[in-house]
Amino acid sequence: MEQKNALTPEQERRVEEQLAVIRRGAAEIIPEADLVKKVRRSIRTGKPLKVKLGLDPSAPDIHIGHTVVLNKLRQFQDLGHIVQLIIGDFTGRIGDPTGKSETRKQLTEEEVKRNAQTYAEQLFKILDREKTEIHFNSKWLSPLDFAAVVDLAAKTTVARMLERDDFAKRYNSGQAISVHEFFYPLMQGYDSVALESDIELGGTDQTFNLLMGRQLQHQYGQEEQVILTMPLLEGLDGVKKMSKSLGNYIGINEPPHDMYGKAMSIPDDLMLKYFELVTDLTLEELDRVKAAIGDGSLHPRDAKMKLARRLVEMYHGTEAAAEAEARFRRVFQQRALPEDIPEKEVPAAELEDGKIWIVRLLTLLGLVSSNGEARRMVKQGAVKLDGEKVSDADTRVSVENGRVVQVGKRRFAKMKRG
RNA sequence: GGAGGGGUAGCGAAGUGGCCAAACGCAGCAGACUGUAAAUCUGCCGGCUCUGCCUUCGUAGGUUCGAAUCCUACCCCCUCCA
Repeated sequence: MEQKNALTPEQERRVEEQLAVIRRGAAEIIPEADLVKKVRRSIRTGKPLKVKLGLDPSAPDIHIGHTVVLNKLRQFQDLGHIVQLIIGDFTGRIGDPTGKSETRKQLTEEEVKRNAQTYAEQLFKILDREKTEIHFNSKWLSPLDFAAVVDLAAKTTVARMLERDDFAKRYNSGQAISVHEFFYPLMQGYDSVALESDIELGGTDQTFNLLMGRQLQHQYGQEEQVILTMPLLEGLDGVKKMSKSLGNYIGINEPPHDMYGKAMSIPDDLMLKYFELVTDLTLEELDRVKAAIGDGSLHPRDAKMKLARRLVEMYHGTEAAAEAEARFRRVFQQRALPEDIPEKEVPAAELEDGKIWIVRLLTLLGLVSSNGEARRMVKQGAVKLDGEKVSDADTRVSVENGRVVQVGKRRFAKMKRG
């Protein structure tokens, strides 16, 4: 029907243009034909598509792993479409088991609300506020009574649920699967029904949940949404998915120099993927970098510095990025001290003749987590005082304003008498 | 409801009366090397007032000179049967 409505050549061109942008970097589009159909219709009628993304409010800090999907949403907005963000305030109280080998804790209503707020603040660093709708799924999930829930549950089967990879694994390896975990995909799918979404985005690990949305929409008599998944971004270790709980992430709210430093520590193999998925480099620029690394004209380190710099620029501006880079050169390439060492106060009560035990000092300055660790660091030659190695754990050092204490390569503090 | 198996440090996994703050692997931290990459080597990796002391082996009690190890109760997980 729709396909029979002819488009003008100009419109055809715009369809192709949009499809090219949408496809870029996507892992999977299911089904591709439906996407084409929806885009064509949107162009013909001038009606924007509703592109949905569900957010799990248990991890309120957005890191660049999340931005892979967010960037794609932004592209949709730039093409004139509308983004529907779902804050899973209701769902979050259950906890998405995806990718987890064990049952997650349920969040309290309080925690969910607070997290959702923090989330929203960060999102608009990437998304266009004007083209974003924010929805809380408690709005339609809370009112459902038990009969409605049973009705919803009847729309799928246990066998179907067990198709999901992590459920299957857990089931087969004898780990617990709580019945309520089956409701997560159902609720997420129901969100799509409630909002009549056209497209839903997610990481490849979300494929199952996203497909559930399609299935439910169909059963509730709606046109099914198209699924667009983005590749998962490996974290700093280069192996596991970037996530806060694994500590292998770069947060978008992190200070410029941390962001820069972390970006420099990603494995070389991941550089291009990062360029492609988390920076706004154009396809041509991307190809150029790729070629330059390939023929050896660009040192991998320099390519990575370019990546790090671009990343910091995106979230902190060019000036901060230049500073972060300068700091990196100074601290790590020249092994000098950074300029912006945080000053920490040493309470006068801790002093004895103006001196303090080195172990106590390190703990007090927050450079180590325990006295035991402080002793270890000293023993291992990781501690420096004004550039001089301290190798005796019994050392007492005199506290004077401006003296610099260093632990390892990256932990610094400047003393201040309190 | 019945039968059996299991809960050990961030994770995985040994240990079944003293030599256990607990093997080993992974992760992590530090040092060397370097491009704060990777790989590799070395050391560390519960806490403390650190040649010693204190708190840990699901929870609470008990036996013992002494318990992660034995006993009792309880909680939780898994498998099979119903």
